[in-house]
Amino acid sequence: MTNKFYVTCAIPYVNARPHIGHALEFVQGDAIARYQKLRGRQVLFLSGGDENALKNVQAAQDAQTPVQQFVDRNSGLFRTLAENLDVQFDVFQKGSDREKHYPASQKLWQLCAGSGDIYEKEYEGLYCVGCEAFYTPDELDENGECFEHPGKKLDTVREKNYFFRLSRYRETLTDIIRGTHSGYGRLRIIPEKRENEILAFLARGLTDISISRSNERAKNWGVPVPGDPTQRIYVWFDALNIYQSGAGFGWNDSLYRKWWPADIHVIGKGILRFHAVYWPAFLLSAKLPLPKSIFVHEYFTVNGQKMSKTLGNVIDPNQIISKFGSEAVRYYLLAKFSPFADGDFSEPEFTKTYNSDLANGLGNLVSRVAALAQRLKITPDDGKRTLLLKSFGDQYQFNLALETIWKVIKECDVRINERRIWTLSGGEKSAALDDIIRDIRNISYNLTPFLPRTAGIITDQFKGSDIPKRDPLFPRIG
RNA sequence: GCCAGCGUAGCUCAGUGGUAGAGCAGCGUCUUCAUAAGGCGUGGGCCGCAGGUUCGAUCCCUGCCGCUGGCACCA
Repeated sequence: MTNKFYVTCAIPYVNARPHIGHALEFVQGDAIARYQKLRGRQVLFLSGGDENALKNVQAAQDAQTPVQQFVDRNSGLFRTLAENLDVQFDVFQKGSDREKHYPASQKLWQLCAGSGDIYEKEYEGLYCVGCEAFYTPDELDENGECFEHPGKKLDTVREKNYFFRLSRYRETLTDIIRGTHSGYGRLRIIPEKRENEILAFLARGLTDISISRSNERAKNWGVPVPGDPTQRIYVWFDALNIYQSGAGFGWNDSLYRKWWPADIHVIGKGILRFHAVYWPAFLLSAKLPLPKSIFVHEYFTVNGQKMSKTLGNVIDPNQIISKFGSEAVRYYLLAKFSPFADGDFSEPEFTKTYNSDLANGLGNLVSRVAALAQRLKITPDDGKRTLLLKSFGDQYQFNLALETIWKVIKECDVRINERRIWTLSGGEKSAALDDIIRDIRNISYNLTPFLPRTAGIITDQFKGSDIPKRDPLFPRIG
C-alpha cells in the first residue's frame, strides 16, 4: 500500500468573503489531513482560489477594482481564515497563476482534445445583457425575463463554443462509481445517499457540455483555449484542474506522479456533480488516474434560517474565532454536527457546548489532574498510545470520533471520584494518578487531528515526571 | 409534478417486530483535587397524523400532512 495521502478542500469562489461554511470545510479537510499524518502517512493538503469565473470579473467591477487585484485580495481572505483556524494547507493554488496553473489547464485541454472529446458547436441561448449571463427558460419569470432585470427582453445569442463529449463516459462512470469497472478502481462517494444521487443522475443520461466562452463573454479573463485565441476555457473545466496543477501537473512531473491521484476531495453538496461526473470524465478522457473518493458535507443554517446576504445573517467565522478561539470553533464544527446533515449554527448553542464540553469536560479534567499531581513523581511518558479512532478513516464521522474521546474524559472523572484520589498520599496516590495520566496522554494523542493546538499543550504539560499546573485551557464563559 | 430521505424527551440526535435511549439543559443529592468544576440519582415522550399486516408496531405496508435534497451546464 502506498504511504502517501492527498486531500483537497474545494476551491472556493473568491467573489465574496468566506463564511462559516467555508470554515467547516477547511476544518474537516484539516482534520482528515492530520489524521492521516497521525497514521504515519505522508500528506499533501491543498486548497486554492477559483479566480477565473466571470462572477469575479463582475464583482471586481462592482468594487471598482482591477480584477487581478480583486481576486488576490479575496483569495487572501480565505488564506487568512485558514491560518486563523490552524488549517495548514501545504498548497494554496491560485487559478490566476499563469506560471503553473495556466499551462496545466491547457495541457488537460490538449489531452482531452487528443482523445477526440472536444469539438466545436454553435451554442444558442437566451442572454441577459444586464446580468451578462445565459439563462434556460425555467430560470426565468412568467414573462420570460430574468429576475434581476424585469422588463428587459432577453436576446437570443449564437456563439461558437467548444464542447466536451461528456455523453461518451456515462457507462464507464457508472461502473467506476459502483466499483464494477474492470480497469479502474472504485470512485467512492461518501456518504452513500450522495452516491445514489449521482447514479440516478447518470441513469438519466448525459449530454455534452460547453467548456469554453468567447473572449467577449469572458471579459478577456481566464485561461486562453490552446490554439484559439478568441476563446477562454470555461471555469469548471479549469477550476477542477487546480487539484492537479497545485500538485505539479504540467510543470513538475515527478511531483505530480508522487501525489496524484487525490485520495479524497472534500466538497459541499452543491458541487457534487462537477466532482463526481464532470471531473472524472475529463480525467478519463485525458487518460489520467481518477481521484479515489469524494467526501460530501452539507450546509449550515443560522438560527434556523438559510444563510444569505439579503437576510444579513451570514456568519463571519473570524468574529467567532476571535471571540471563542480557534480550538473551540474547530471543536464545535466537528463535534456537534453530523457531517452528512444540515446543521444549525447558533451562538447560544456554541456557548453551551464550550462550557460543558471544553471548560467543564476536557479543560477541568486537565486542571484537576495537574493539581493532584503537584509535588508528586509521575511516571514519565513512555510514548505508548492507543488509537481510539480505528473506524474513523472509513466515513470520517468527526462527531462520533470526538464522542469516543469524550467518553474517556468522563471515565477519568469517574475514576478520580470513585478512588477519591485527593485523599490518597505517597505511592498510592502516584500510582492512581499514573493510571489517569496515561489516559490523558492518550486523549491528547487522539485529539491531535481535531484540536491540534490543545493536544500539543496537553502533551507538553504531561510529558515529564513533574507535571506543572497551568492556566485553564478553556476558561468558562458567561 | 416525479424520485430519494427525514419527522422520537425543552434542545441536538441514536435506536429496535415484544414494557422507549444518549448528550446538553432542569431538579435532587454526594464530594471538594479542579475552571461554583466532578460523581450519582431523577422528572419529562399518544416515537408527525390516519388506516392496514401481525398474537403484538415507534420499527413492516398504504394514504395524508410537514421539512430537506435531487431532477444538467447553477460553486
